[in-house]
Amino acid sequence: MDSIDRKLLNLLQRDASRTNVDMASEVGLSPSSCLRRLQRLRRSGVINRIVAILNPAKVGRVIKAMVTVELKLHGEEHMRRFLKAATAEEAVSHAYAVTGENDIVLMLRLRDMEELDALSEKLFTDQTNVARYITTMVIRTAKEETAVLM
Amino acid sequence: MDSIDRKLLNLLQRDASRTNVDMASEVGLSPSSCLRRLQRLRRSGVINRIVAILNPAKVGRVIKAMVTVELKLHGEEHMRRFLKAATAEEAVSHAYAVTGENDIVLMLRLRDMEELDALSEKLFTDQTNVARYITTMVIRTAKEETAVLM
DNA sequence: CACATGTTCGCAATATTATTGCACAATGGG
DNA sequence: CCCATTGTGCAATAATATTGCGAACATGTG
Repeated sequence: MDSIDRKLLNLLQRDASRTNVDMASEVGLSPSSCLRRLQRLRRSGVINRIVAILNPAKVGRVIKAMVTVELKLHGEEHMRRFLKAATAEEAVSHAYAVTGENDIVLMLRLRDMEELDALSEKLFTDQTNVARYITTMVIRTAKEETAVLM
Repeated sequence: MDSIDRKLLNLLQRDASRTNVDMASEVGLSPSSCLRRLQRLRRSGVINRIVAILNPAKVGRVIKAMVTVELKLHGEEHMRRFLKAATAEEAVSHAYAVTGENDIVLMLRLRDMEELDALSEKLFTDQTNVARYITTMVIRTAKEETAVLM
């Protein structure tokens, strides 16, 4: 992992649709050599995957919300059970176990308020071991970055 | 935007490194026809961009945290100024203006606690108009999904 | 320093893929 | 029913990815 690898990773995180030939010339390598680095980075697991990032507003997921959850029973098994149910929901984009007053933080991407209503009823009830939950609506998205600069 | 487009978008969100030829056969189209759909989806802005998702742990960003921020002065201009400063930080992966007790929620990806210390001192001071902030550490990441299923 | 070992490199040949023009089929108003 | 629009497949071409190979380079050892 040298400076050329880091350059390539930064390029890929910004735009992975570029051709190998193109990136090779930018980092000053021959296409073959550059390709072998890319293959190595993928095999080694530094590059998890290559994905398309859609415009959520153009595919009907316009509402974002954050939910902080406190469980009634805090044991590892209860935690795991709740997280399993939450992550199974496609409206749940992020799910974290956290320190502090709350046990879990979820980020949601929703089509409309009805979906929030239905999901809340499904995930945050007595049956799911939830003592308290607070829903916070996102008014403005100032940054959403998948890249990790190096 | 028909059912084939949606299929393509779901494929691309899971793995955008697949070849056009490959995806064409999966959705039952000729490569040329499939390619023209992909080009259209990109030009129309439904596909924002194609990016590489790295393994944060393998590039030294192992700590995640969430920070909720309440500003002292709540005007639009103050909000904008704080968000500008926050989004400029590469440790800040997500930044949202939100409803409720707090004004802003940030997600952080950090190398170590020193970086959290330095960033907190830089972003959450009197000079930056912060009345109160609460830092919550992420213990476990149960889900982080860029895809928006359709 | 000389040498052995392993890694990375560029070149060139080949395979695979992307891209485009064109004619034809499907679709949806008027 | 006809026309205009859009989408489709085919085929030719251009661009790109992929691999073998020998040379350059770095590294560690006697």
